[in-house]
Amino acid sequence: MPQKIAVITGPTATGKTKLGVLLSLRLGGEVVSADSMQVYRRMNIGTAKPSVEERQGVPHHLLDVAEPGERFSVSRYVALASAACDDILARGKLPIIVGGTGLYIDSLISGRSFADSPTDGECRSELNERYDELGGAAMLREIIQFDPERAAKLEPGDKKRVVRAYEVWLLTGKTITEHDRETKLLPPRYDACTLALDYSDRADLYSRIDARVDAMLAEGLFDEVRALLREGLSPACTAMQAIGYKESAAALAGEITAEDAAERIRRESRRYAKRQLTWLRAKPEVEWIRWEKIPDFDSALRVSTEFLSLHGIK
RNA sequence: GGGGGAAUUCCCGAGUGGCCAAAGGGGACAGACUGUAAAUCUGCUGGCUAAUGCCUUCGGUGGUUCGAAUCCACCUUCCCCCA
Repeated sequence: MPQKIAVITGPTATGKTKLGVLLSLRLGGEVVSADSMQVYRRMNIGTAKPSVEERQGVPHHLLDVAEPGERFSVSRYVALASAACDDILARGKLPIIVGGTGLYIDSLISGRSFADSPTDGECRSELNERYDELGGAAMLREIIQFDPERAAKLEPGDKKRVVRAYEVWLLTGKTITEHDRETKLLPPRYDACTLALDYSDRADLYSRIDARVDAMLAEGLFDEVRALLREGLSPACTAMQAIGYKESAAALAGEITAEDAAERIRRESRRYAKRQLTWLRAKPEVEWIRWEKIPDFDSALRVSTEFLSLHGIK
């Protein structure tokens, strides 16, 4: 029987971090972040990484585990996060997964494995070039030859997935469909109890996001990005694709105005929240806590400890 | 005071007599999602209807016409030029 862990997720700016800390203090837990951008060092303001004060002495794992220029991935996340969870469990404490990167959370608890192939080899870049030359439709027609099932599901415009489907086949000799089927048979790694935060009224979520973006800007997001760029970070790397960072970089490069960048960051953050909601809404097992206008951590703490104890987490 | 231009569906913006509920883009909404996931992609966007279809819409009013967002008149608002 897999061991029990708690998960706190939800769209951006809903108070996951704070509830995670409160819950950790209450239950003797440790936080394992599930955030694809907080893994990068020196990316603090724009990723809303909890400060030392905010952590309130609760150990936080999976924060600052990579250099901004490094390539990070789900599979690496799962390796590091599962090790952290197992360690916490071994010490008799409760791992509390806190974050909004749905794929990371799912991958961590599901036990799924990833096709054993590198992602930055020649194969990948060749396929990317081929995609650009041939176009997605033509590439998809080739994929039909070896993996018709996957080809039927893929959208010609979805370059990343089309290329990956091809890559897995070329590198492993196994289709991604086969791989998926196998990995779905694997037992879950943990027995997760998931809480998701949101606002009852979407407008409240959006205004909260807008306000937070403004706060990030006031705190010096541009300076943070400038420093990153100054150390030679390529604007094309994964870390610089983060919302708030790519727009700031564009503003610093003089491509757009500062106000333009601010507006874009607010909008992209709102859209991101919407995507997170779409991801989460598809999961029947999550327990939702919805704020009325403003977060009420006292009641949330009550509701969540109750919910967790129902599942044997005390 | 005189002359010229513009008003289009949530926004920008095309449309100059029928093929227009009206191109395209943006936003919003909805969805997908297995090694870049804060990424990537898809759908949808006047109302009613299961559908055929019906109704309302292109600043306002009134005309011309079988038929108008498109033509005419007047009105309103905005912009530009001359004074």
